[in-house]
Amino acid sequence: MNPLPRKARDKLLRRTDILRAATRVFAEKGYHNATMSDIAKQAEYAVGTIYLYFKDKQALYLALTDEKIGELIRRVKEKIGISQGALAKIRALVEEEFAYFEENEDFFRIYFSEGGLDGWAIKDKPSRESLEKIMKFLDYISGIIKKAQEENIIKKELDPKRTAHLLGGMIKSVIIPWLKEKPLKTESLKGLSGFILDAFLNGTAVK
Amino acid sequence: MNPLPRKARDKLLRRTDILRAATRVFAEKGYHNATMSDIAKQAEYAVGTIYLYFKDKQALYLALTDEKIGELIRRVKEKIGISQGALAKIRALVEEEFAYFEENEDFFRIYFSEGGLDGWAIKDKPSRESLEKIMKFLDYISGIIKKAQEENIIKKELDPKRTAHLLGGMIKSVIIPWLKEKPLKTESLKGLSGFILDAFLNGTAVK
DNA sequence: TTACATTGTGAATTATAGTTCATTATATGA
DNA sequence: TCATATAATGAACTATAATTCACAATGTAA
Repeated sequence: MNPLPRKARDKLLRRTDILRAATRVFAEKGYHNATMSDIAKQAEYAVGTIYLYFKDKQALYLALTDEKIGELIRRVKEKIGISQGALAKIRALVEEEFAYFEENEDFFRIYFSEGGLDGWAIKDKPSRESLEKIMKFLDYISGIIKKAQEENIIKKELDPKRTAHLLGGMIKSVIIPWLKEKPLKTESLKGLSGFILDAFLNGTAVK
Repeated sequence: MNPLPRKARDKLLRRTDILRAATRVFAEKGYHNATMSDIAKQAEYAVGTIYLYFKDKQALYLALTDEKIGELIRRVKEKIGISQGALAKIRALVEEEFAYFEENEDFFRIYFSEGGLDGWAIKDKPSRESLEKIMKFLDYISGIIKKAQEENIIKKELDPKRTAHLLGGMIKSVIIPWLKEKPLKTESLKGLSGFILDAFLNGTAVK
């Protein structure tokens, strides 16, 4: 059934354990302040063990961001794919991104400390791999905006790429304060997608 | 005329030199990858000299961010202050922020690697001081949004703070790609304020 | 049970970069 | 010009954390 022999499966499991622990620690302390010992402790392994699964700290970080970003993009694309019409696709984008980050807070912190979907690489941490993915995804979103323009939903004079960036920035602008207030409030992030969609499409001004 | 004795003025000058050099280096390499030697070289001083002006690397970074953020906020507030009516104030905010960052690209990179005006502190670098300022500024912007609501310009049902964040995120979303394409294009950042204002007020959808 | 292979361990090693400080250079003012 | 104070220097010192590796534990299979 499972294509992987047990040994390999176990190995993968442990690898995933380490990645999960690393996500925790990186989210809490940031890349540079997180030590391999921190991660080892969190993962309940010895430092040396981490090195059996990842070449070095950078490789660990890259694997982490790459895999999680890949997962995010895959999920969002899937939801967009099954939505009919550009408007529904835009709605799906916002909702699924919110849903993903609501389930992956720790990763969110790492992700946005990298610049997030605007694809802004902070020169402080390793990135590369995932940057590619983000760029391609942005092109994909631009394509949807273009389609929305063809469907006469979005103003034709707007630059699709710039508009895609704009939507990304708007989404981020809602998630960040939400995370900060999280300990206090209990409002769901998904509940905020309406706010973003309306602001994006209709603006904030009284008609 | 000048309230400072020459000695003190000179000292200040040299301090400013160092800050300028540090801005360059931090912008290029990020906080952690920038070494004190890098900064010294850029400033054309010996490492030890830096320590005559700043207690340590962190203090240097904090002074830098604190002063620049203070300057940004001062400038924006001033422009807003002389504008009449909430709409004009919002326009002033966008335009002056764009103007400031167009003049301070290096600082921009540092600033947004800190999370920018959404006031997102990345746990990786020192912040504190300036965070306070940013928070207070956000309150100030929220106040303007509130005023706009009273003037029946902005929809009353929107949360002012959230809307302030939104505007901040929108601004950022335009600056980031602009910076990346900078080497190629020559389009002025200020020229993009119209795009942001229209998107913020009226949205991107066809009426 | 024993031999072998795989996996885990964490103290010791190494590399790097922040910081100090004894020394040198420069400015000041008598 | 000389004496003193102020400022600059950069090699040496330290601290920290990534990485290694000799050894131990555990799993496997005959």
